[in-house]
Amino acid sequence: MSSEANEVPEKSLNFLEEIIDNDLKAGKHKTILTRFPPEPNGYLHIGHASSICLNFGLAKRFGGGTNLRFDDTNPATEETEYVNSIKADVRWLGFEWTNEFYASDYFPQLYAFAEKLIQDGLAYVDDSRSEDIAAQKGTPTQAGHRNQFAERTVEENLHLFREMRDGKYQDGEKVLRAKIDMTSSNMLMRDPILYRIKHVPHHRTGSQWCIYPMYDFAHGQSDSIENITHSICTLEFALHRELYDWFIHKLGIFPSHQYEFARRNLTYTVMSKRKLLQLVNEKHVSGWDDPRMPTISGMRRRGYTPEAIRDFADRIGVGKRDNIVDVGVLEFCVREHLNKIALRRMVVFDPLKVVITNFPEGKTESLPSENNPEDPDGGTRPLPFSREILIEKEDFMELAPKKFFRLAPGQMVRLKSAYIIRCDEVLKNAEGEITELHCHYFPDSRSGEDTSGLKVQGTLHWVDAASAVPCEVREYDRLFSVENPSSEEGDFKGYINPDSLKIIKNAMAEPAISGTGEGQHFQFLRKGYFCSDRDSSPEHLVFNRTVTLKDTWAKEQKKA
RNA sequence: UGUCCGAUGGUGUAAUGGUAGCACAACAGUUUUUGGUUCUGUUUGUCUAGGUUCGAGCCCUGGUCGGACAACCA
Repeated sequence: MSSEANEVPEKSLNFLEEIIDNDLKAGKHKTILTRFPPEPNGYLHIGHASSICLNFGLAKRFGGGTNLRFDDTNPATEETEYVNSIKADVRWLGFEWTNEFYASDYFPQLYAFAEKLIQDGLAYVDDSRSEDIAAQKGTPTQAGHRNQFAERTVEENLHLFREMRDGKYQDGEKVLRAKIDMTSSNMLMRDPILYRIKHVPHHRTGSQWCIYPMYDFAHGQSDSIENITHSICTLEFALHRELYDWFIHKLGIFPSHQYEFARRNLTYTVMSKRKLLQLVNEKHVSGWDDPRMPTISGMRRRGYTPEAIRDFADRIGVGKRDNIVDVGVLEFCVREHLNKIALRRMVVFDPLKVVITNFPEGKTESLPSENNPEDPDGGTRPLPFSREILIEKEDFMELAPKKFFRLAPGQMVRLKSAYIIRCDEVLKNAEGEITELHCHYFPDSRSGEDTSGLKVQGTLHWVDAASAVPCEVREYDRLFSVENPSSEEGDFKGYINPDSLKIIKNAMAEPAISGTGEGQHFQFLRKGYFCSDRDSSPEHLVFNRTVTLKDTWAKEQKKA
């Protein structure tokens, strides 16, 4: 039973696993409980995904549980819409929470905690204006000082705090502060604000309350109320730990502990809510779920899979130093998963007509092609083949360089799952542009039963001209053209990649593409991984490029 | 001029006083009816100066560099 849960499968532990392992071995806890505590004021992004994987993953590994808790202590910014999208995103990532809680569930309890502090002489009501409180706090290098309100008696404070709760005062007229130490080197300990007045309806408690607890007065106590054993947050909260512990100690409640890790940054994107909001508001992207956004909803629409994202979170691990992870790692994880599950289809983006001169007019053959060479049980789909086919314009060159394994006058290629062809003639229009190729095929080179003895270096994707289905393809690329837009000089928006979206209106796909539902994953042969977009309909198919294939040929060309 | 974090190849992460390992990237080769995939190999690293020790990436001291902290946000 528990001995099995406490046993660690692999030998190397990260620093959080080590803490938990030690706590369990020392008998500090019988089982662990973590929590994922988003504020419902926006959409989750890849950084949250790492945190989700961390919290749920840790609990799973050590046989514990994870609560989903909405940190909804600021009614001005929070909405039910966000609660729902967050729940959907966590579920989509593949996690189930032990309990669904809200900090707002604890408002009565938190209020009682505040009264207890007042009664113990550890909190007071301050009538100062916001600016004065800030000024009296001093600076990181200069001590702050108290004002006359700190001298109020317990009775007076209790009375005033109850009046605050009862709505006797306007926003900003009074606050409740903890009485700690105005000279602390930790600014957060300089009599922090516990409660402020906000006559704003709350998405869950409505107008029941007009005073709301601050983060510091809500978070640790919420952890404690839920018996969270390991409260894991990002590094910028490290200074808050002293306060976190102070409240728990003064209140004498369950000793949850806070541990901090470094948030993960990704190259070629931005992660702050403020910046993402700007991208949306200023229409640099189509919305929060634009496939270029690092939001979970954006990545889902782009075609990333939960498996890939979880794998990514595992691979990058967790640490305590500043970092910026190469987005290439994420792309690797996506390719690795999609390679296993994506159906292969052929789509020609920029068609060039090829006439197979020795193929009978009016005849159509049906050639089987495997749905996924990585999946032995994947089966095949039929590919129509007739006298006129389409190939990619860039797969033909009149004057081919030595390593060009594609089509050129007199050169042979294999058409994937079909025949070997040789190019005999190049037809051009008045402007000298290539309009059509005449080739002949080798009937005994049919895929799977090739007795021709011919050897070719290149294999091309193609579609049958008569049966091809037009579709729209959206080729997404990185949103920014520099690794770390936030660290560059000037406005980060000056570094937006102008070519992050290229729309191909009339790509031609093999007929097996139709009838596919939203979110279906494909590999368009030699092109990349794609998925059908939510804008797609049977009349107008739309595909998003999730990620390109690795392209060593392109890399070689770039070098030359 | 304070307090708190942190520093291992290009990137991320291990090594818990005893052979600096893994992954991505890069490079070379292998396989391949996708210039995809597979498989193999190669290159590249402990911020610095001292100290403790038989032995230091790890412990101690000083320095350097980077980050966080002065919202009635979370």
